[in-house]
This record gives sequence, C-alpha cells and structure tokens, in this order.
Amino acid sequence: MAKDGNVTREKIIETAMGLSLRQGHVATSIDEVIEEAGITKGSFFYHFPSKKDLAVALIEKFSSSEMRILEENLEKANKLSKDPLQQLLIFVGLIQELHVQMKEDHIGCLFASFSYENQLQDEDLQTMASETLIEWKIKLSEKIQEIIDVYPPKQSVNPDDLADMFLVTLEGAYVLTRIMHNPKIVQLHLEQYKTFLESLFEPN
Amino acid sequence: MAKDGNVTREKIIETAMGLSLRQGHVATSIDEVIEEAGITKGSFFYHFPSKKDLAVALIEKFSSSEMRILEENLEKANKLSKDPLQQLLIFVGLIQELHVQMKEDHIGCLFASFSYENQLQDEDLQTMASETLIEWKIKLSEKIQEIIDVYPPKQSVNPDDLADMFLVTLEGAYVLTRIMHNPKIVQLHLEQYKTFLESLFEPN
DNA sequence: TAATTTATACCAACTAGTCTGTTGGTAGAT
DNA sequence: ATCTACCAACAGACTAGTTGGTATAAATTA
Repeated sequence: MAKDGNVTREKIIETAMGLSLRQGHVATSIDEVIEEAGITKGSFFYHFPSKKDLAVALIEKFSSSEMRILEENLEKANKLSKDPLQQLLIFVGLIQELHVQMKEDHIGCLFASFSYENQLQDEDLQTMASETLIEWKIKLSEKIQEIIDVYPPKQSVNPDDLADMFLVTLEGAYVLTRIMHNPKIVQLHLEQYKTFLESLFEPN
Repeated sequence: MAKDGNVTREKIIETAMGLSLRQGHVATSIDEVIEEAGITKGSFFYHFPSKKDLAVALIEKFSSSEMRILEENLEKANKLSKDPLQQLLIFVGLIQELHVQMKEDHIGCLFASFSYENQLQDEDLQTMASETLIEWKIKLSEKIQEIIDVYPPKQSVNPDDLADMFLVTLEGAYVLTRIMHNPKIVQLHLEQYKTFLESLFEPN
C-alpha cells in the first residue's frame, strides 16, 4: 500500500514540535527530526521544501492549538457559571488544570522560544504569533468588561491591561519554570492572578 | 606594544552578549562574533577554549550584572524613603526607569534565552541562573515581610510568592515585548505590579 | 478486464557550504 | 629568551538541501 503522506507529515510536525519546545528551533537539526521520526531526509524534504517551511507549519500548529484552547475553555467556563467573574476564575482554573499533567520539559511557549531565537523575523510568522496572543487578550478583555459592568471596582480597572496580565503571568511562569526547574510555578502564579482578580472585584 | 588581552576578552563578551540576547546563543556563530568584534578565530580561541566557555562567561557576566542592579537599586530605594512599602514601590520604579532607554531588540533575559535553547544543561550554568533569581526573590521577599509587619494586610500575603511575581512579571513582559514589538509592555506591567502591591497594603 | 501510465510517498547517496576547533607561526614587551 | 596576545590557513564534522531512483496505488487506455 502507498503510505499516507499526512501521517508522515504530522509525525514530522509532532516530533519537531517537541524538539523545538525543548531545545529551540535553531538547535533542532533536520537530521535529529528525521531520526526521531524514523524517516529519511528525502521524505522530509518531500513534505517540507525547506526548514523554514517546517517553522511555518510549527507556528501554524501552535497558533491553532492555542486558539482552540482559548475557545474550548472559555465555552466550558461560560457553561459552568452565569456570573462573569466566576466564569473568568473558572477559565483560569481550567488553564491551570491543563498544566498539571504537563511534564517539566514540555512547559513553554513556541512563540517565546522563536522570539528569543529571532525566528519571528518573517512577517507571516510574526503576524500569526501576535494575532494569536491578541485574540486571547480580546476575549479575556471582553470578559473583564462584563465583570466590570456587574461589579464596579473601587479603583479604575483597564480590561486590556488586566487581560494582558494573564498572558504575562503565563509567559513569565513558563520562563521561571524552565530556569528554576520547579513545575509548581505555573499553578502558583495563575492562583495569584485569580486572587488579584477577586480582590479587584470583591463587593466589599 | 603587546595588546591588553582583557580588552579583547571583554570585547568578545560584549559582542557575543548583544548577539545572543538578540538571536540566541546557538544561532550566534563564532564567525559572527569575531567579525563584529574585529578579531580572528585564533584570537577568539586563545581567550575561550570552546564556545561553551564563552557561554559560561556570558552567564557569569549577566548574573553579576543582575546582582549589581538588584543591590544598587535596593540601596537607592532604601535611601529615598524610610517606609518599606515606599521603598519597594521606588525600587520597582527604578527598574522601570532602567528599561525606558532600552531599545526593543535589547530587551530580554539571557537566562530565559538560554532556558529556551536548553543551554542551561550544564549544572554550573543552571546553578548560576537559579541562584541569581533566588537572590532577587530573597531580597524582595525580605522587603515584603517588612511591609507586612508595618501594614498588616486584610488577606494573607505570602512574601515569597509576591516576590516571585515580580520576576514572573518581568520575564513575561520581556517575552510579550519580543513577540508583540511593543516596547511599552514592561513599563505597563511593572506599573500594574505596583498597583497590586498598593492595593494589598492599602490602610483602608 | 488486462496493460500501461501517472502520481504519491518515500529512500540512499551525494553536494556545497558552514560550524567549531586546530596548527604553526609572528610581533612586541619583559 | 621567554611569554602574552594575536593571526592566517586549515581540518573534520555537521548543516541544509539535491539528485536520481523505487514501490505502490489509482487512473487511464487497450
């Protein structure tokens, strides 16, 4: 039988994703990818004309995965409560859960990795990464605006900045996890973000 | 005259630091470093027996620079106020100032960069990076404890976690700056950190 | 229906260039 | 005369990417 090319293609992407998240895209050689994927160089270049095409596929995959995570968990949270503050707290809790089972060396963001390698030079990659994060910011910002309408805060709250703070917390926690080899960091700081949200909107 | 070797050595470190922060250490070839530093390969390997020795020198330099920044600015802040809360707020403000003049492509943390490239495998490098961050955490945590003693917070506050939050905020803001190409992000999120501190310890 | 062409998916072996690191040597100060 | 600091030229390994070919299945033709 003729093998299914998509299986091989996905295998390459999956393998390269793991290696790139662990040690960076630049440091990941095609030889390394094909050995772990159990294919040959010819086959690799049949599916990806150049290493840059692999980079594009990786960012595309990571972007769509992040988009799915955002939408699925927002939807879940919205079903679990009618109160916007509770919805956001539940959402953050669901993101926490996503990280519980993750192994230490898989924790990280491909966008962050690429940005530190200056691999987002290409405008398309840059745009894909930015727009994915902006999508998170927009969706979270909308939810925060809903909260503000229900629980007018004592001090003024900027929904965009508070939404960004979630992303900053997650990215920062990833970095600290990788440097300190402490897998509890993500949980801890998302917990602190929730505490901050509660303190901002407490009825008191 | 025989040239001063330390000048060349420092020139190599300085050049490699810039390149590594911009595009990563793995992606920075020795050829690139020596061309920008205006020396030859022989000279480079006279000062650094291997590229790994350069990596060690870079992390050493970055570590000691971070230590100096911590101590100098804490001292400054301590002189500018006698109130521990004000001292911490001033300290964060001083760190903000440090980032105002920084050009976008220089913003970043070498530890973060190395961690995403898996270049902290070497135990010495790993230890140097961790201990530098732990030093920040300890010093900030002590200050926060002082604040707690003066302004008992309504809700319980964990000084270690709140100190860590500063590092998470800074690392996360670096990453977002690099992905979004928005140089205001560091300022904005350190500002938000200060706001959080104030809200925790407000006398109200 | 049988023979043939075409397209897909793959592979082994190769190439050109880049990478880190080496060697053998020189100029100048002590 | 020895040591420090440096350099030009090279070597071997590794890099991304190429070439020419094969096996299989589906489409086309006889």
